[in-house]
Amino acid sequence: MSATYNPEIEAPLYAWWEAQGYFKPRIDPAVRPFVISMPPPNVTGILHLGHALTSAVEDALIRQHRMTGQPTLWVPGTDHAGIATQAVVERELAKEGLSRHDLGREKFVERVWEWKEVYHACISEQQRRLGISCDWDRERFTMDEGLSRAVREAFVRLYDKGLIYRGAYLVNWCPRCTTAISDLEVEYEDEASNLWYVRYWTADRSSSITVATTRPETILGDTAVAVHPDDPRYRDLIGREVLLPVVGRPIPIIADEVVEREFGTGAVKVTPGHDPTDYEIGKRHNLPTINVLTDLGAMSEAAGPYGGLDRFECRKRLVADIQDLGDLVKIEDYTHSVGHCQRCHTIVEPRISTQWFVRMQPLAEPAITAVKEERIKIVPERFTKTYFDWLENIRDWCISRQLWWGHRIPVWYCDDCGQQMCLRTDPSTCTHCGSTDIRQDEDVLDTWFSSGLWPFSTLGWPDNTPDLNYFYPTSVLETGYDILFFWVVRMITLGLEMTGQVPFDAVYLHGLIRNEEGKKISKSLPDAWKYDPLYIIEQYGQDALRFSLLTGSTPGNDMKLAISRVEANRNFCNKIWQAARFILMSLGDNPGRYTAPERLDPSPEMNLADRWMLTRYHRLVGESERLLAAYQLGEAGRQLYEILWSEFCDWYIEMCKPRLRAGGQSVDSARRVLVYVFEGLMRLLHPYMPFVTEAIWQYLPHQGDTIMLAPWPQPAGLDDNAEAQVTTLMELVRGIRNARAEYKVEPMRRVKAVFAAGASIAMLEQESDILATLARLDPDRLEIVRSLETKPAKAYTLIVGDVEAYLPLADLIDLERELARIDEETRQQEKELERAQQLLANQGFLARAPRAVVDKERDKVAVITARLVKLGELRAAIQD
RNA sequence: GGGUGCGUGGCUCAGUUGGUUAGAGCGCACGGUUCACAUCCGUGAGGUCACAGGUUCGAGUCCUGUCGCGCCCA
Repeated sequence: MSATYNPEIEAPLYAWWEAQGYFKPRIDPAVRPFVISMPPPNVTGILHLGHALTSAVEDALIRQHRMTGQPTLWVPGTDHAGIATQAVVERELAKEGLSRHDLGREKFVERVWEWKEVYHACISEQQRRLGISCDWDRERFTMDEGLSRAVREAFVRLYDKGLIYRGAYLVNWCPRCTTAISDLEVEYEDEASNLWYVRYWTADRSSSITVATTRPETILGDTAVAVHPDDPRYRDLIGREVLLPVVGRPIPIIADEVVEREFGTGAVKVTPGHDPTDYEIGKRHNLPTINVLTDLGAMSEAAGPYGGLDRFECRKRLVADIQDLGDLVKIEDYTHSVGHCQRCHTIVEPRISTQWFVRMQPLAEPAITAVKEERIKIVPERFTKTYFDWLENIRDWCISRQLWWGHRIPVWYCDDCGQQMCLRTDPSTCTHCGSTDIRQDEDVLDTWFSSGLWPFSTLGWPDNTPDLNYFYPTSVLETGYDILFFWVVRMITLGLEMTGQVPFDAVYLHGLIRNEEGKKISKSLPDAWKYDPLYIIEQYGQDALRFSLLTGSTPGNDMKLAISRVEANRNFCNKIWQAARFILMSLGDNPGRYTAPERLDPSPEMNLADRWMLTRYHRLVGESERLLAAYQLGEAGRQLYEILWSEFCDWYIEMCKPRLRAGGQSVDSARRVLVYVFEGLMRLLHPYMPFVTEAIWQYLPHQGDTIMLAPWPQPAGLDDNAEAQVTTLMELVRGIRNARAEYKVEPMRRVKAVFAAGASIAMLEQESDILATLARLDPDRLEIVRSLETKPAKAYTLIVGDVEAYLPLADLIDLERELARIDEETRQQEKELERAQQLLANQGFLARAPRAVVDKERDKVAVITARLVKLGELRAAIQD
């Protein structure tokens, strides 16, 4: 073993694991497998810390289950990410001065495939550095042949059931992507803007009505002015007509209850073609709909003299023209929520267009039931409410996109007879009239349509493959809570519809990684490079990064990754590396003799330290089991860290040292326990730090080829008494070290000590080596007695349970200071005694608190009382 | 507007059926070259658990309200 830990051990280990086939499930038809479908990263670009977190959690779950012996499968893959990938490739083309139209559909799609190949390779490489133990042979891509067939099958089934329809509706339109996007893909942001008040006159200019708008350019598409029916200000105007300013088109004034009287003037312009609320008003009042925007976000011919202008230029001109007419009443500052395209951040426009939709209501109901009946469990539980709220208010899903990259909609139109055909296989003639004059719908499907089939399409659906049979439904779906609606809901709805089964038993949602300012990390941030997982891995290793991600937060909560923490965890790797070196060095000539048995219980003939360490370890095994079952990975990891560093390294190894040096019988026992506990701890730690644990495990005496397939530790015997005794021992050592530091005793100097040990006399005598070594006492001047007639003068005294320890530091001792210290401790103890006594005096406490809690308080009173007596004696002795 | 999460030492965070005197890492102070480890060891300082009520024998933990920050939905 090298003298220090170096994260360079990682890469070769991964290659070895993969070559050995350890990531592949060992199928046992009698056992239900543990299965995770990996959330497929977008082939748009490289991975970020969010992916690192996702894979950290999933790999930990997978590795832990695999070690329990359960057949375990993790299905990897990538997502074609239609709109996002098309956007990046278009941006690349733009650098060459080209647009996708210059290339044409076929050539453009070829270009995107090239991009996909490059980034897919890149992502796979990154994932290997992340150490993920997925079955690469089952890797899938959403546009693979098989998955495309799944998409086709799902579409046809929904179509045949009447759950997919096509029509002209108001949808969100991104003029940069020139496609419709779903409601979910619109991100709203508050923006400071204006509220323009514009006066509309009646034809005879006898009256006017003033409306307020945030989008003046849409005036050109107004087909009414609406007021509230009960608004006395406008009652007389209802039913009359006004003329649009500048263009002079007449529109009616109508009454509708949705109008808010308090907003603006209480009169609103109605633009059914470009506003969802107005669209509804238009439907109620049979208003015409005018589309004044082109697909590029310019004004259409319907905008009359403004046709051809960009939407924002038009806004400026129109406002100026209205001002010239004297009908711009006022302009107010106004902040309102503006929708942006999730992918390119362009301001989206509601716009009428012909699109395909999925009728969601019938799909939502079984999805709600599945979670209500706990056939799917959502962790953390609070997200179930969000889930229900969303599904109970579900709206139809716009699934068509005017893109080239994606699954083409499997619908053909006959130009001769107008037949519309939705088919599983491409037709060559019209199914109705036999004409060859047919053409396929130009649009592609929303990416999430294919992602929604992921848990079963990756296993071979719609075919009834052995994989689908055995591995579906999957066990856990693990992802960030930010895609609960985008993805999780769609997998559940489509999974239930297509397979009749829930796609997974549990949904585990993790939080988002944020930067130091609490912002969601995105590539546009200037310090994004700091959050490139590979950059962090290069410096500290994947184990350190992964451990930080797993222990740095609580399920469902966001985290700001502190690099100092990654560094600390890299140090942790070195700590266990050093512990391993020490153990190996201590095993003598035949280390294989100490290969750990399946279980090693503490037994009476064992040394106290051994019994203690075994107990602590077995307790941890039990705790881990409990925590992991509840998805409390973070807490389990933190406990492991604590035990390994603070108990195993700082105490147990140190306690072993004198024994190992002395030789003799107990050496064997120490070696046995060192290996058993440490090797077990490596197994428990393996899901959190796969690389360093494997590297160390290979050096340790072990059975089997890889720690990946070593059995998961099982809880075993405990010795409460040993725990209590070692606690006393530790408190004594700490107390003495503290005294030495306080009195600035030279670190190397061994001091005299007298122990009045009471009932602990046998234990202290037995462990005097440990005591002397850890507290740096002089073994030749170490006195352990049951009690003392006279207390040593000028000694530092500490009281631990029934043990009194005297350090006759002679001239070093400052009596004033000792008095102050004793008084301070007395004060503290009295305070605590008072608290406990009050509690015990409380009838309610005695009656209602559990027995164990009451007993604990009673013990405490006894202990403190005894302690106070001793403190009093001490004080008296000093004052003599 | 509705929902939801957070507010714990200088910083980043734990604290999950309510039950000792609230913890960790980093930072800080003091001291350390004992042959596992300076990527370290030892000791220490530092917190009215945002605020105000309430429930309870007992509240960082449960309830209500307020303030601040964030997110989701409309």
